[in-house]
Amino acid sequence: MLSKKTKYGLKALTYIARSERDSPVQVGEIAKSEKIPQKFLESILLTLRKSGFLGSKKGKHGGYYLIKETSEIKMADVLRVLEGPIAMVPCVSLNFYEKCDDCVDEYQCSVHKLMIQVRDNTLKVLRNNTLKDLAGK
Amino acid sequence: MLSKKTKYGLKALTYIARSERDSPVQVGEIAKSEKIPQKFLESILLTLRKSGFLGSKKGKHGGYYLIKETSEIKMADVLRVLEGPIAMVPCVSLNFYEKCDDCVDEYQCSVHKLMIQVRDNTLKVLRNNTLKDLAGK
DNA sequence: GTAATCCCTAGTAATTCGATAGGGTTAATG
DNA sequence: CATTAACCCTATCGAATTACTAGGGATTAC
Repeated sequence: MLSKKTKYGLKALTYIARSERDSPVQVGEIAKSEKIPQKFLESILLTLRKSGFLGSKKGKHGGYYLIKETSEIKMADVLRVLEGPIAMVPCVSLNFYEKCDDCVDEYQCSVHKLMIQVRDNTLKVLRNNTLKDLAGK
Repeated sequence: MLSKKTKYGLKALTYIARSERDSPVQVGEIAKSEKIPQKFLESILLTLRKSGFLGSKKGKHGGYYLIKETSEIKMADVLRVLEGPIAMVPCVSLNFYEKCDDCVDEYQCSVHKLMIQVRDNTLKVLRNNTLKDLAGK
Protein backbone atom coordinates (compact mmCIF):
# COMPACT_ATOMS: atom_id res chain seq x y z
CA MET A 1 0.00 0.00 0.00
CA LEU A 2 1.22 3.44 -0.92
CA SER A 3 1.67 5.65 2.14
CA LYS A 4 -0.21 8.92 2.45
CA LYS A 5 3.12 10.64 2.65
CA THR A 6 4.05 9.50 -0.84
CA LYS A 7 0.60 10.12 -2.19
CA TYR A 8 0.55 13.66 -0.81
CA GLY A 9 4.07 14.29 -2.02
CA LEU A 10 3.24 13.25 -5.56
CA LYS A 11 0.11 15.36 -5.57
CA ALA A 12 2.01 18.38 -4.32
CA LEU A 13 4.73 18.00 -6.92
CA THR A 14 2.10 17.71 -9.61
CA TYR A 15 0.34 20.79 -8.28
CA ILE A 16 3.52 22.83 -8.39
CA ALA A 17 4.35 21.53 -11.85
CA ARG A 18 0.93 22.46 -13.17
CA SER A 19 0.90 25.95 -11.67
CA GLU A 20 2.54 28.03 -14.34
CA ARG A 21 3.94 30.92 -12.46
CA ASP A 22 7.18 32.64 -11.59
CA SER A 23 6.57 33.05 -7.89
CA PRO A 24 6.83 30.12 -5.47
CA VAL A 25 3.79 28.11 -4.47
CA GLN A 26 2.73 28.17 -0.83
CA VAL A 27 2.15 25.10 1.29
CA GLY A 28 -1.17 26.48 2.48
CA GLU A 29 -2.47 26.79 -1.04
CA ILE A 30 -1.51 23.25 -1.97
CA ALA A 31 -2.89 21.85 1.26
CA LYS A 32 -6.23 23.51 0.74
CA SER A 33 -6.52 22.66 -2.91
CA GLU A 34 -5.48 19.02 -2.53
CA LYS A 35 -7.11 18.47 0.86
CA ILE A 36 -3.90 17.59 2.63
CA PRO A 37 -3.29 18.35 6.34
CA GLN A 38 -1.06 21.39 6.16
CA LYS A 39 1.45 20.52 8.86
CA PHE A 40 1.91 17.08 7.43
CA LEU A 41 2.45 18.50 3.99
CA GLU A 42 4.99 20.95 5.37
CA SER A 43 7.17 18.11 6.55
CA ILE A 44 6.82 16.28 3.25
CA LEU A 45 7.85 19.28 1.19
CA LEU A 46 10.75 19.81 3.53
CA THR A 47 11.92 16.31 2.75
CA LEU A 48 11.54 16.91 -0.97
CA ARG A 49 13.55 20.09 -0.69
CA LYS A 50 16.33 18.40 1.25
CA SER A 51 16.41 15.68 -1.38
CA GLY A 52 16.94 18.16 -4.16
CA PHE A 53 13.58 18.10 -5.86
CA LEU A 54 12.38 21.47 -4.67
CA GLY A 55 13.76 24.87 -3.84
CA SER A 56 12.18 27.19 -1.32
CA LYS A 57 11.90 30.82 -0.49
CA LYS A 58 11.36 31.89 3.09
CA GLY A 59 9.34 34.72 4.55
CA LYS A 60 6.33 36.52 3.21
CA HIS A 61 5.46 35.52 -0.34
CA GLY A 62 7.71 32.54 0.10
CA GLY A 63 6.97 29.01 -0.98
CA TYR A 64 8.28 26.11 -3.00
CA TYR A 65 9.30 25.78 -6.61
CA LEU A 66 10.81 23.16 -8.88
CA ILE A 67 14.55 23.34 -9.42
CA LYS A 68 14.68 20.85 -12.27
CA GLU A 69 12.82 20.35 -15.50
CA THR A 70 9.69 18.30 -14.95
CA SER A 71 11.03 15.84 -17.51
CA GLU A 72 14.10 15.31 -15.32
CA ILE A 73 12.18 14.22 -12.26
CA LYS A 74 11.78 10.48 -12.38
CA MET A 75 9.12 8.84 -10.29
CA ALA A 76 11.53 6.13 -9.23
CA ASP A 77 13.67 8.74 -7.48
CA VAL A 78 10.75 10.48 -5.82
CA LEU A 79 9.35 7.18 -4.60
CA ARG A 80 12.68 6.13 -3.12
CA VAL A 81 12.81 9.30 -1.06
CA LEU A 82 9.22 9.29 0.14
CA GLU A 83 8.35 5.61 0.26
CA GLY A 84 11.70 3.94 0.69
CA PRO A 85 12.84 0.89 -1.28
CA ILE A 86 10.89 0.05 -4.40
CA ALA A 87 11.52 -3.67 -4.05
CA MET A 88 9.04 -5.57 -1.94
CA VAL A 89 11.74 -7.54 -0.17
CA PRO A 90 15.18 -6.25 0.80
CA CYS A 91 16.92 -9.19 -0.87
CA VAL A 92 15.89 -7.96 -4.32
CA SER A 93 16.52 -4.28 -3.68
CA LEU A 94 19.09 -2.53 -5.83
CA ASN A 95 19.64 0.42 -3.51
CA PHE A 96 18.83 -1.11 -0.14
CA TYR A 97 19.96 -4.70 -0.51
CA GLU A 98 19.93 -6.89 2.55
CA LYS A 99 20.28 -10.64 2.81
CA CYS A 100 17.39 -12.57 4.37
CA ASP A 101 18.18 -14.11 7.75
CA ASP A 102 16.33 -17.28 6.98
CA CYS A 103 17.04 -17.79 3.30
CA VAL A 104 19.78 -20.38 2.77
CA ASP A 105 20.12 -20.13 -0.97
CA GLU A 106 18.84 -16.94 -2.53
CA TYR A 107 18.96 -18.43 -5.97
CA GLN A 108 16.60 -21.24 -4.99
CA CYS A 109 14.19 -18.98 -3.11
CA SER A 110 10.82 -18.77 -4.78
CA VAL A 111 10.00 -15.44 -3.18
CA HIS A 112 13.21 -14.02 -4.50
CA LYS A 113 12.54 -15.33 -7.97
CA LEU A 114 9.08 -13.77 -8.07
CA MET A 115 9.96 -10.47 -6.49
CA ILE A 116 12.83 -9.87 -8.86
CA GLN A 117 10.34 -9.86 -11.68
CA VAL A 118 7.93 -7.59 -9.86
CA ARG A 119 10.73 -5.19 -9.08
CA ASP A 120 11.96 -5.11 -12.66
CA ASN A 121 8.56 -4.30 -14.03
CA THR A 122 7.74 -1.72 -11.39
CA LEU A 123 11.07 -0.06 -11.90
CA LYS A 124 10.51 0.09 -15.62
CA VAL A 125 7.30 2.03 -15.07
CA LEU A 126 8.74 4.33 -12.43
CA ARG A 127 11.78 5.15 -14.51
CA ASN A 128 9.72 5.81 -17.59
CA ASN A 129 7.38 8.22 -15.88
CA THR A 130 8.57 11.69 -15.06
CA LEU A 131 6.77 14.55 -13.40
CA LYS A 132 6.16 15.87 -16.87
CA ASP A 133 4.13 12.79 -17.73
CA LEU A 134 2.13 12.97 -14.53
CA ALA A 135 1.40 16.66 -14.77
CA GLY A 136 0.42 16.14 -18.36
CA LYS A 137 2.46 18.93 -19.88
CA MET B 1 6.95 -4.15 1.60
CA LEU B 2 5.88 -7.77 1.45
CA SER B 3 4.56 -9.01 4.77
CA LYS B 4 6.17 -11.96 6.50
CA LYS B 5 2.84 -13.69 6.31
CA THR B 6 2.92 -13.66 2.52
CA LYS B 7 6.58 -14.50 2.37
CA TYR B 8 6.12 -17.48 4.68
CA GLY B 9 3.03 -18.57 2.80
CA LEU B 10 4.83 -18.58 -0.52
CA LYS B 11 7.77 -20.45 0.90
CA ALA B 12 5.50 -23.06 2.41
CA LEU B 13 3.59 -23.56 -0.82
CA THR B 14 6.85 -23.95 -2.66
CA TYR B 15 8.08 -26.43 -0.10
CA ILE B 16 4.97 -28.55 -0.46
CA ALA B 17 5.15 -28.36 -4.24
CA ARG B 18 8.76 -29.45 -4.26
CA SER B 19 8.27 -32.35 -1.87
CA GLU B 20 7.33 -35.20 -4.15
CA ARG B 21 5.41 -37.49 -1.96
CA ASP B 22 2.00 -39.04 -1.54
CA SER B 23 1.58 -38.33 2.15
CA PRO B 24 0.76 -34.85 3.44
CA VAL B 25 3.50 -32.50 4.59
CA GLN B 26 3.53 -31.46 8.24
CA VAL B 27 3.62 -27.88 9.46
CA GLY B 28 6.43 -28.70 11.83
CA GLU B 29 8.64 -29.95 9.04
CA ILE B 30 8.07 -26.87 6.92
CA ALA B 31 8.57 -24.55 9.86
CA LYS B 32 11.87 -26.14 10.75
CA SER B 33 13.18 -26.36 7.23
CA GLU B 34 12.19 -22.83 6.24
CA LYS B 35 12.87 -21.24 9.64
CA ILE B 36 9.35 -20.03 10.16
CA PRO B 37 7.74 -19.74 13.62
CA GLN B 38 5.53 -22.78 13.71
CA LYS B 39 2.45 -21.32 15.30
CA PHE B 40 2.48 -18.45 12.88
CA LEU B 41 2.84 -20.80 9.97
CA GLU B 42 -0.07 -22.87 11.26
CA SER B 43 -2.38 -19.91 10.95
CA ILE B 44 -1.10 -19.09 7.48
CA LEU B 45 -1.64 -22.59 6.17
CA LEU B 46 -5.07 -22.57 7.70
CA THR B 47 -5.87 -19.48 5.64
CA LEU B 48 -4.54 -21.11 2.51
CA ARG B 49 -6.64 -24.16 3.14
CA LYS B 50 -9.78 -22.12 3.68
CA SER B 51 -9.06 -20.26 0.48
CA GLY B 52 -8.92 -23.46 -1.52
CA PHE B 53 -5.21 -23.73 -2.19
CA LEU B 54 -4.50 -26.58 0.18
CA GLY B 55 -6.17 -29.65 1.56
CA SER B 56 -5.39 -31.07 4.97
CA LYS B 57 -5.49 -34.30 6.86
CA LYS B 58 -5.89 -34.26 10.63
CA GLY B 59 -4.43 -36.49 13.28
CA LYS B 60 -1.23 -38.44 13.36
CA HIS B 61 0.57 -38.45 10.05
CA GLY B 62 -1.64 -35.61 8.99
CA GLY B 63 -0.54 -32.49 7.21
CA TYR B 64 -1.15 -30.36 4.16
CA TYR B 65 -1.17 -31.13 0.45
CA LEU B 66 -1.93 -29.33 -2.77
CA ILE B 67 -5.37 -29.84 -4.21
CA LYS B 68 -4.65 -28.27 -7.59
CA GLU B 69 -1.98 -28.65 -10.20
CA THR B 70 0.96 -26.38 -9.45
CA SER B 71 0.47 -24.83 -12.88
CA GLU B 72 -3.05 -23.82 -11.85
CA ILE B 73 -2.00 -21.82 -8.82
CA LYS B 74 -1.45 -18.25 -9.91
CA MET B 75 0.62 -15.97 -7.75
CA ALA B 76 -1.90 -13.18 -8.19
CA ASP B 77 -4.51 -15.27 -6.42
CA VAL B 78 -2.23 -16.32 -3.60
CA LEU B 79 -1.09 -12.74 -3.06
CA ARG B 80 -4.65 -11.45 -2.90
CA VAL B 81 -5.45 -13.90 -0.13
CA LEU B 82 -2.31 -13.39 1.94
CA GLU B 83 -1.38 -9.80 1.22
CA GLY B 84 -4.66 -8.20 0.23
CA PRO B 85 -5.09 -5.90 -2.77
CA ILE B 86 -2.34 -5.93 -5.34
CA ALA B 87 -2.90 -2.30 -6.28
CA MET B 88 -0.98 0.25 -4.23
CA VAL B 89 -3.99 2.54 -3.91
CA PRO B 90 -7.61 1.45 -3.59
CA CYS B 91 -8.70 3.72 -6.44
CA VAL B 92 -6.84 1.56 -8.98
CA SER B 93 -7.76 -1.79 -7.48
CA LEU B 94 -9.72 -4.20 -9.64
CA ASN B 95 -11.00 -6.36 -6.81
CA PHE B 96 -11.07 -3.89 -3.94
CA TYR B 97 -11.91 -0.61 -5.65
CA GLU B 98 -12.62 2.39 -3.45
CA LYS B 99 -12.85 6.02 -4.39
CA CYS B 100 -10.42 8.44 -2.74
CA ASP B 101 -12.02 10.86 -0.28
CA ASP B 102 -9.91 13.74 -1.39
CA CYS B 103 -9.58 13.15 -5.12
CA VAL B 104 -11.94 15.36 -7.09
CA ASP B 105 -11.25 14.04 -10.55
CA GLU B 106 -9.75 10.57 -10.71
CA TYR B 107 -8.89 11.02 -14.35
CA GLN B 108 -6.74 14.07 -13.62
CA CYS B 109 -5.06 12.54 -10.59
CA SER B 110 -1.37 11.98 -11.13
CA VAL B 111 -1.15 9.29 -8.49
CA HIS B 112 -3.95 7.41 -10.16
CA LYS B 113 -2.30 7.71 -13.53
CA LEU B 114 0.98 6.32 -12.25
CA MET B 115 -0.42 3.58 -10.07
CA ILE B 116 -2.59 2.20 -12.86
CA GLN B 117 0.58 1.47 -14.78
CA VAL B 118 2.30 -0.07 -11.80
CA ARG B 119 -0.70 -2.27 -11.14
CA ASP B 120 -0.92 -3.43 -14.74
CA ASN B 121 2.69 -4.47 -14.82
CA THR B 122 2.67 -6.13 -11.43
CA LEU B 123 -0.46 -8.00 -12.32
CA LYS B 124 1.07 -9.20 -15.54
CA VAL B 125 3.93 -10.76 -13.61
CA LEU B 126 1.73 -12.24 -10.90
CA ARG B 127 -0.65 -13.77 -13.40
CA ASN B 128 2.14 -15.20 -15.47
CA ASN B 129 3.83 -16.91 -12.57
CA THR B 130 2.31 -20.04 -11.16
CA LEU B 131 3.50 -22.20 -8.31
CA LYS B 132 4.98 -24.45 -10.97
CA ASP B 133 7.28 -21.66 -12.10
CA LEU B 134 8.34 -20.82 -8.56
CA ALA B 135 8.95 -24.39 -7.53
CA GLY B 136 10.89 -24.90 -10.72
CA LYS B 137 9.21 -28.07 -11.87
C1' DG C 1 -5.55 -44.69 25.04
C1' DT C 2 -1.77 -42.17 23.80
C1' DA C 3 0.78 -39.44 20.89
C1' DA C 4 0.88 -36.65 16.94
C1' DT C 5 -1.22 -33.65 14.25
C1' DC C 6 -4.40 -30.03 12.50
C1' DC C 7 -8.09 -26.51 14.13
C1' DC C 8 -9.49 -22.22 16.24
C1' DT C 9 -9.77 -18.02 19.07
C1' DA C 10 -7.74 -14.54 21.76
C1' DG C 11 -4.37 -11.78 23.08
C1' DT C 12 -0.08 -9.00 22.99
C1' DA C 13 4.42 -6.74 22.11
C1' DA C 14 6.59 -4.06 18.75
C1' DT C 15 6.52 -1.22 14.96
C1' DT C 16 4.86 2.00 11.67
C1' DC C 17 1.80 5.58 10.11
C1' DG C 18 -0.58 9.77 10.00
C1' DA C 19 -0.90 13.62 12.07
C1' DT C 20 -0.36 17.43 15.60
C1' DA C 21 2.04 20.66 18.75
C1' DG C 22 4.77 24.35 19.43
C1' DG C 23 7.48 27.09 18.45
C1' DG C 24 12.07 29.31 15.68
C1' DT C 25 13.76 31.86 11.68
C1' DT C 26 13.42 34.70 7.70
C1' DA C 27 11.70 38.14 4.53
C1' DA C 28 8.29 41.61 2.59
C1' DT C 29 5.74 45.51 3.56
C1' DG C 30 4.10 50.06 5.05
C1' DC D 1 11.20 48.79 12.65
C1' DA D 2 7.04 46.38 13.84
C1' DT D 3 3.96 43.27 11.89
C1' DT D 4 2.70 39.55 9.34
C1' DA D 5 3.25 35.73 6.40
C1' DA D 6 5.71 32.26 5.17
C1' DC D 7 9.13 28.28 5.67
C1' DC D 8 12.10 25.47 9.21
C1' DC D 9 12.67 21.97 12.73
C1' DT D 10 11.99 18.66 16.54
C1' DA D 11 9.27 16.10 19.43
C1' DT D 12 5.41 13.62 20.47
C1' DC D 13 1.26 10.88 20.27
C1' DG D 14 -2.82 7.95 19.19
C1' DA D 15 -4.37 4.45 16.07
C1' DA D 16 -3.62 0.85 13.22
C1' DT D 17 -1.08 -2.96 11.64
C1' DT D 18 2.13 -6.64 11.97
C1' DA D 19 4.24 -10.61 13.72
C1' DC D 20 3.81 -13.50 16.74
C1' DT D 21 2.37 -16.38 21.18
C1' DA D 22 -0.77 -18.86 24.29
C1' DG D 23 -3.77 -22.28 25.19
C1' DG D 24 -6.29 -25.46 24.35
C1' DG D 25 -9.93 -28.54 21.27
C1' DA D 26 -10.68 -32.11 17.79
C1' DT D 27 -9.16 -35.88 15.10
C1' DT D 28 -6.59 -39.86 13.57
C1' DA D 29 -2.84 -43.65 13.51
C1' DC D 30 -1.05 -47.06 16.00
